Amino acid sequence: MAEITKAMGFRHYALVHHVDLKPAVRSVHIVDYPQDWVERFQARRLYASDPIHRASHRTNVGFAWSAVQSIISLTAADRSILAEAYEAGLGDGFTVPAHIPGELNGSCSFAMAAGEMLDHRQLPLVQLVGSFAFEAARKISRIHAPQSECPSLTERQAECVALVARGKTDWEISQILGIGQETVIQHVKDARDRYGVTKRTLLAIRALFDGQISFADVFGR
Amino acid sequence: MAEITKAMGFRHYALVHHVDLKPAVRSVHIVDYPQDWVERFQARRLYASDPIHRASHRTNVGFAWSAVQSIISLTAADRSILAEAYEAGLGDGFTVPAHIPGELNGSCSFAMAAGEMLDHRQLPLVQLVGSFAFEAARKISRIHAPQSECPSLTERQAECVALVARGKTDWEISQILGIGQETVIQHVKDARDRYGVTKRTLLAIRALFDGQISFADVFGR
DNA sequence: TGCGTTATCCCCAGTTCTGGGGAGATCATC
DNA sequence: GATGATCTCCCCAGAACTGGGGATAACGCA
Repeated sequence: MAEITKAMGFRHYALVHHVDLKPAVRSVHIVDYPQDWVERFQARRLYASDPIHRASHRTNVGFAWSAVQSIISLTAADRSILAEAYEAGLGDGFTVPAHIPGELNGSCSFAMAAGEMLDHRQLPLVQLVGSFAFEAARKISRIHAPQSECPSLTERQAECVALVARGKTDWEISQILGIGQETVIQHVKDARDRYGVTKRTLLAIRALFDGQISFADVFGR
Repeated sequence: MAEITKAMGFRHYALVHHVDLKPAVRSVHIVDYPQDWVERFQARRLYASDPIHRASHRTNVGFAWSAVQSIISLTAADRSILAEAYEAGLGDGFTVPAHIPGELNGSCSFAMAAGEMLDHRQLPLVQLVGSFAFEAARKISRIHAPQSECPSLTERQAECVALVARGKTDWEISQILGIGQETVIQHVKDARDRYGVTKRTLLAIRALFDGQISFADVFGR
């Protein structure tokens, strides 16, 4: 990572899983950012709210940090985070998202020093390097941590959760699936148990987040 | 797609969301595969069980079809599906997965005619083309999608919805925001009205979908 | 053959949500 | 000065959900 970062003309890199919920998980975390910024980032738990991370959750290909507002709208807090990163020595950069259903979201970023100009023609190269770097890191980390910590639902449970996400009541779900209401209640109960949540709303959102169901399941057809 | 497929030396391409049937709402479906195979694929609903699709759900970078068993283990049924595709005229190919949290899984594939040899050194190029093609298609499909009126929530309503999405009860939300429970009930009620939904679960998901709240609001901090 | 998983169904008590109906205060805008 | 939007609070009845406790049957796997 250090070598290719330098070869591509960048100063810093970060190859990371966006760990928010599951701190115990063994995840990819290979970072060469200004120490100052890394510490502040962790202290303030920005992995979830950092605008670059957020933007990387809404796209399939890499993007320049300076163009992040074309992906998400920036709040005042976002702008101050970006300004703070700049102060800490991080200039413009590219982030390549890396998402796999049921796994932690991640990304691979390359950054210039503050003040340096980014060459936008490099995006394709960065896209390639970022994707393959992430995949390599993921494979290595999987060798060391074969355990999957992401709960999976049975087919029936997933069907029920998808309908829960559509705002259906248990009775309505029972009619749609042609089974008893008690059965639906049980499936939803089991699904909640697997995720360790107590509310169907959070169940639906967690299932959405890690790909057990998709927005298409909710809005489709 | 046709041009670049030819330019890269391939015969067939498929740029698709892995949707469980007919092209769903806002889903991408651009295919130039042998007609015979497309029909069989749809008739037998292989979207979910097709080994190439399944493998694409477990990786971040593209792979050659002939190397699919390095990603997933193939059942007898899988092998017969692959053999059938070959019979229909599909030779070896590359598939580049495309995943975005909360959206339909998708992929971009390029294939040779049956019998032709795949040049494995092309994987990086295919990876790039596939990723950017998918992103482009995704953006276009969004533009053409009937822009559903996007209700906006007041600040207080959005705060309440974000906490609803976290699975909090109205009472818990009232404690967090330091207001009365009745007020929270009212805000949630108003937010439901704006979206025209009757369940807080669907409210939370709709708000997530059009960016009124984000996954970071749900899992962060 | 036994064990685990899944899917199906049932009961009950207590909590939470939903859908009606209100009202008063502030603030900006017209 | 009126009007609309927002935020705050209140009451109530009925529906829906949650968290316990059960049960049976089918299936694959060891």
